[in-house]
Amino acid sequence: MRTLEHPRTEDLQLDAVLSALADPIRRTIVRQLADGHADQACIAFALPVGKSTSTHHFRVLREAGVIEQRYQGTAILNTLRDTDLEARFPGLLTAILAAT
Amino acid sequence: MRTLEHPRTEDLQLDAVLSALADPIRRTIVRQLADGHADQACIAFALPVGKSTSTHHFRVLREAGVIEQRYQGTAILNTLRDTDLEARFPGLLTAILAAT
DNA sequence: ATCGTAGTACGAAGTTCTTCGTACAAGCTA
DNA sequence: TAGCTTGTACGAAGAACTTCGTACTACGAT
Repeated sequence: MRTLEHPRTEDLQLDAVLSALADPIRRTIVRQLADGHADQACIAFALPVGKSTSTHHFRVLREAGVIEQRYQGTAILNTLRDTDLEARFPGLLTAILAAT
Repeated sequence: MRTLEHPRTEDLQLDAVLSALADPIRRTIVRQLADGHADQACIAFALPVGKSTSTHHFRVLREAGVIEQRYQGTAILNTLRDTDLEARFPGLLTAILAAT
């Protein structure tokens, strides 16, 4: 079983989170996850970029601690780490989602 | 009298604001302005970078609409546009300042 | 076992960002 | 006027970011 590295909640860095969310493509992903579409595979996002670029953006979000990724077969299910983000940076994700 | 361009409140872009605030040096500036030290000249910030780099960072903040800059003699007085930011992106600046 | 699907690794290209130094402009002060 | 202070313009170097294509791995289905 393949596993993916995720930062712990207490290790989340504001720099990384803001940089990750400053990109419109990555905010598209977060927006879609926040709109109740949890546990979606990467391919379900129909991003306007190639496959390897898509991988890159999901990785940035995961390494910043914005999303959680776990394998299910060959696919990866993505989930927004909204609870963790709220605990570490109260109000931040809410404000950014509201502004999008 | 020299003047400086500022985006209008309704034209503030989330992309630009988040990118501007994703940089630690620029957050230092914002933090200091938020801590009641309004109307400070650029030189008062003692940033760990050269003079022209400092100019660059203040310009990024101004063009994103995060700060207001106006000339007073040869100096520039900097003010946080907290009211404008709150109007356009409610809770965003507050959350970022709280997390810093 | 073979094939298809979902995503990764790697290298490359092009762009943008950060930083710097030097030379310069604008305004105050003596 | 001459000199000082504050910040800008410009060019350059290096780092980081975004994007891509191709080859690859892992897993499931046929």
